Amino acid sequence: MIYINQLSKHVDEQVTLKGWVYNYRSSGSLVFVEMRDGTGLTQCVIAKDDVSESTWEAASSLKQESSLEITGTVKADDRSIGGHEIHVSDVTVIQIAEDYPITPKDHGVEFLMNNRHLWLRSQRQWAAMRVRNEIIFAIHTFFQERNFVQMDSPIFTGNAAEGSTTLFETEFFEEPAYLAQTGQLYGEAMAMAHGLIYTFGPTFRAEKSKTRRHLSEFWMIEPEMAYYDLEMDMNLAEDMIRFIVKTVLDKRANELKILERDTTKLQALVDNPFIRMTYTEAVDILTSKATAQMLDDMLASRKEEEKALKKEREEIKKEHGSAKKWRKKQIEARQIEIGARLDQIEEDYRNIPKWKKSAQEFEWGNDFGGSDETVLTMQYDVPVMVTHWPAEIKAFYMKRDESGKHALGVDVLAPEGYGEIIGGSQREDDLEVMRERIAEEGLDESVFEWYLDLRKFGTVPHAGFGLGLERTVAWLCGLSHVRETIPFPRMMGRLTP
RNA sequence: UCCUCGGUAGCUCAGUGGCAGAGCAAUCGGCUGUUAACCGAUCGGUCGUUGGUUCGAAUCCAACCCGGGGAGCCA
Repeated sequence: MIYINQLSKHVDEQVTLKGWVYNYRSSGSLVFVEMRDGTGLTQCVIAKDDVSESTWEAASSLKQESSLEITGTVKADDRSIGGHEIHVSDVTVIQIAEDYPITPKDHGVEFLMNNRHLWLRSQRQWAAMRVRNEIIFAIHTFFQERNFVQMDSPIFTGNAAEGSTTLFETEFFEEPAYLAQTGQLYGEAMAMAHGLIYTFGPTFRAEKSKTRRHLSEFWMIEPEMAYYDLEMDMNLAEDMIRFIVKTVLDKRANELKILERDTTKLQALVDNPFIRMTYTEAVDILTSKATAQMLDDMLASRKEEEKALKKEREEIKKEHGSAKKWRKKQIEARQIEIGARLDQIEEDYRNIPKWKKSAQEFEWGNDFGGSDETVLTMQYDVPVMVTHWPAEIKAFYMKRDESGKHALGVDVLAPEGYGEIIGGSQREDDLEVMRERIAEEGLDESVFEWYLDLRKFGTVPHAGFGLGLERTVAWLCGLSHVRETIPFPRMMGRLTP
């Protein structure tokens, strides 16, 4: 069987392709079928004079997403999508599809999400899933090449690990149980057995969050390393991200092109070290005059853009009346684009002053809000790693520095406003300190007995982090919402399909 | 939970107190190089729901339902 992504090896040969009609156009005695087979798209040309009457009838009856087998000669052709086209000699229809709901025109989010099972067939979604696959494979490759052992943490747990987040409650043989929000504590136990481990699995958060960065069910990668301190942890995280990005740029250039991803932004972090700063330094940056100035400049540039767009809109509006039909369509499309951008600018007008206020009035000891992360990361082309957080706002298991004020934790913030993709830390390895921390948090020590055992029987310095897969996919694909980074997202109000 | 925007044909939207509209999809016809093809015709409506104001409501008011974006929280 020949697949579309191998066509370049079969130019001027006769091939048979099996797939689906992605789009269909006809012109009298010519039919153009944009065919997809899961590996890519190619255009098939069926000329009435070149085929039998029954084949012509079959070809004329095709509709979007009909399944079919096509036999024909592969021709190199720059006019055609993918650079090849098939001059068809025979068509076998498997099924003429019913009216396909997702047309090649615009659709709203709700409609597309209700048809997620079909939406996955669309180009952009297809490309995103290919990138997701490449990222998953790169992560396994990265760790396996470094002798990490992949191990699995349980999904049913008897208690909340960090105490803070809301968990999904379920029932485990008449006992209350929760769906795991992290495998980290188990990861620590496994690292004490194997030295270097990582988990790769689903995690669940029941927070009623409705934002572009949240899912109720998402996939997390959590390496845990014995005899690692915070700096080694950070080096590993940086190496891993760089490896993932490099791999995707190398192997999924075509998909990134379909997604219209600006890859210069990704290339920047392959070539340059990540920014590292302490929380205190980050706060200084947020409250600095330079940051205020940057936001003022941003506002000013939005105003100029708005002026230019409004001017353009006036000009093409005048042109519209006397324009030819195709130009009219072009103008109308551009007007929609301008309208959308103006709406965005309008929103920026409301947001930027808030961001500025939040950044300028930031007080040491608070956690960063979404806008603070954005303001911080927009100043760099590479991820920003923030360390030494106020101990009070971080989890009980994080080790503290000598002062006792700072947690040896690290958040890795992705560029371009994609937010936190990694949270990690060096873990507290002292039994007594850990007991104190559990008590301070008001947690029930008895449920942590096994966890405390790790500090009784050959405790060692160790560290780890958690990488959010979907946020990473969104960032590398340049997608604005994590719901497009997983085949069937689970989020507030979305349990089907 | 709170803030904010929205719900009109299968889809995307216009219509802001006076006859329910357009483009796409679908159906029929035309076209031998289309690229979200194009051209002509046909078909297509519980204007989210309930109640209210009005001679008259998609339009104004109230409550509720559903969805988008955001806050909190986080990967």
